[in-house]
Amino acid sequence: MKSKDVCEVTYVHKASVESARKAIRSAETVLGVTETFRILGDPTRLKIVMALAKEELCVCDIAALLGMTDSAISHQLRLLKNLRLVNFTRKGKMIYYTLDDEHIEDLLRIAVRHVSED
Amino acid sequence: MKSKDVCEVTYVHKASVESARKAIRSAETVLGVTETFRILGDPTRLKIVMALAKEELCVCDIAALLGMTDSAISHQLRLLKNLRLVNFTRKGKMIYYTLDDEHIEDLLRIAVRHVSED
DNA sequence: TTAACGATTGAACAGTTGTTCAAATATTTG
DNA sequence: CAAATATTTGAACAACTGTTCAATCGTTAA
Repeated sequence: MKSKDVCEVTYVHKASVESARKAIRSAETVLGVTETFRILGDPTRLKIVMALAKEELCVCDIAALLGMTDSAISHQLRLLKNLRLVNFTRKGKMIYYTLDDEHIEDLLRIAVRHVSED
Repeated sequence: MKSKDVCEVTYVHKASVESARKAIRSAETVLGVTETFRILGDPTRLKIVMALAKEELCVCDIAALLGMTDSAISHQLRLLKNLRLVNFTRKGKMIYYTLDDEHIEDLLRIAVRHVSED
């Protein structure tokens, strides 16, 4: 395909394409949604989120739970912090992390149902 | 940290960790959910999904819509096909793609609300 | 202050990802 | 049949990602 002569794109189904274009959100929204899904699309981070949805945990709790190093967990928590998916409070030497976003639990619930059904 | 003497891991908060462990789904489910989110965590694929949620489109429609090559779109559609997120039917030379998963639209709706609110 | 502990950071590395390009496949039409 | 169109495929490439390791920072307790 692709034979743009002058300045015209050869839409095969112009009406459908224009209709679909309206369904695509703003660049800003697309980027935000993409980031949210991308962050949840990694097994380590997903498990961290699932764990924090249930319990408040410190870094080495999570590391022990997942059988990984504190460093690896800390790196991932930083990404989750940047997206404001987790909250944290320092109590003495330890820093306790919590999941502070009700939407994320909704996303998890639907996704789990999705992969469990078929 | 980490001073496992014999065979014992030094859990800082044993009870919380064990409770959190129950919140983490089976390895199979974690993998499935991860894959779903990972696939949605790319701007090109997310836009394809948003477009197909509204309209049935062929490959070159999507390519024109997103200003990308047919090849790039085809590669991404293959990933979406593999996860059974899109359906397709051939009509003559063209192959029409549709979104065939009601859960995905739910995920999109919640994620869009999430990034739009705060 | 010093030592110990929990957590973070940065560099490095292998592994993965998305796009491009050229070639190939499948279908319709002349 | 051959030509044209729509799509797919595979190799290649740069860009990105997740983990490791060693060094560092913050806090508490001796």
